[in-house]
Amino acid sequence: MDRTTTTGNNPRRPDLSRDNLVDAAIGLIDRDGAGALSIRALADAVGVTPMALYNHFSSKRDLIAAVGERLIRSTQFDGGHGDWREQLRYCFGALRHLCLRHPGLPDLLKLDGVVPEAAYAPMDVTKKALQAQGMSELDSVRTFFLLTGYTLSQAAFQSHPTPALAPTEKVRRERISGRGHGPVDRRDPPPEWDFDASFSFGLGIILEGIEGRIRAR
Amino acid sequence: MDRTTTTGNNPRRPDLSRDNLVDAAIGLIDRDGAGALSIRALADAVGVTPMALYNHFSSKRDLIAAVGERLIRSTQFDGGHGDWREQLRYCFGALRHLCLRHPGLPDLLKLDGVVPEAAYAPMDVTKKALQAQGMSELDSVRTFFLLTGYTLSQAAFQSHPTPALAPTEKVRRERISGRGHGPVDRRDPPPEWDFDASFSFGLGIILEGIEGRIRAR
DNA sequence: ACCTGAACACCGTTCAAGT
DNA sequence: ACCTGAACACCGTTCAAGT
Repeated sequence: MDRTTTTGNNPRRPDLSRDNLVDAAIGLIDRDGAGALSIRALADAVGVTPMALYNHFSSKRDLIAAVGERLIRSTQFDGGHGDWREQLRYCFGALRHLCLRHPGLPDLLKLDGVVPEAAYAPMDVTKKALQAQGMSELDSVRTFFLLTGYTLSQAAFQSHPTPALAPTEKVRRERISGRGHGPVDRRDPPPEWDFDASFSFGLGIILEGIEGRIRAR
Repeated sequence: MDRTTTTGNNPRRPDLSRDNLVDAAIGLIDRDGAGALSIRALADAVGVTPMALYNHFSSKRDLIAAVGERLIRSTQFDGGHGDWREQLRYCFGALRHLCLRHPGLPDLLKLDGVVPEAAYAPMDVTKKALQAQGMSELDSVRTFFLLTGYTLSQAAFQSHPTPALAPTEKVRRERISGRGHGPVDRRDPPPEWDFDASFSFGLGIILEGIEGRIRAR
């Protein structure tokens, strides 16, 4: 009765469909990051030829948008039942935790600036909460972009420990920087950096600024 | 006397060096975006073999970091001579305009989370301005990340008009979405969107939030 | 010290062909 | 309607060799 048959000697070969392919794609990025999502790797994962995917997605962009769509649609953003502050904390806390659960997500969305239509769920929460306080629609949309930009950038920052240098790169780096060029090191947050507290602090500042704007109406 | 000789029939072949290569790399990203910066394209642009670049950069990451380093170092961030509000407006206005002048820059920095050391110039401006108002060092660093995340995300958003679909992709999209799958369109800001005003609005909210935090000390 | 050339293991996508 | 196979024009990087 289950039509998910195993053809040939391929371990699992589900029916190809948008839903199944998006499932597999999320598996790839969760295991190995946004860079691991390629048409070829996905085709390999489901036991099919790369070109077969183009019957279900018009391009890699389309695939990425579908992944973002699925992930965002699987999240509830309007769970706060307090005042507007609590609603926004809930909404962007949910967005942040979604990004932390799927560390490849911010990179994926940043790739080519893909913004899935589902992103308008958190936008609607924001607009509703702020317009109820007398803020104009334009300003509430602007505030949405502020909150989203902050949340995504912080989540991306947290999810990106500086990758270790390849051994050959280390050797080249020593050779190059030993000849008059300054070091090109990057600095990371100290290991004891509290990302939760830091995010909460920034969000608090934004909410306080919003409150001032609302009071001044 | 000028040692920038033209060898062979290559139009211009400057001496290879970090500085000259970074110059050429900036030329590439300014003309065709962050995606146009590849080891091979850069080698081609300066008339040399790809592998020659590895005598001057240890990896593509190293090259990207050097580009970011140069661009950020070429900018003045501490030009505001008013109160802390004006100093921060100047600092992050400068960062924003740098990103708009080099639309590939935010993408480049986002790539692998490269943060050039030079980014600590705007951080120092922020710390100095806020600690003078009694804010702790930790909170001023957190505020720096808030301001930077917001500024970069807005600039990236502004620099990324949705690219036109390739003709073949349009055909595939019609075929796919004509069969039960919902459309996977993306929405852009309306064409009359005022990015300057929107950025200024968000920055104002952040500054207002900071002021509240300062007053509550 | 610096550069070349061939090779490896990848990409997204096109095109023509199969069923 | 859906999938394959070969090909194209790309990637970053390794390795061995030249001068």
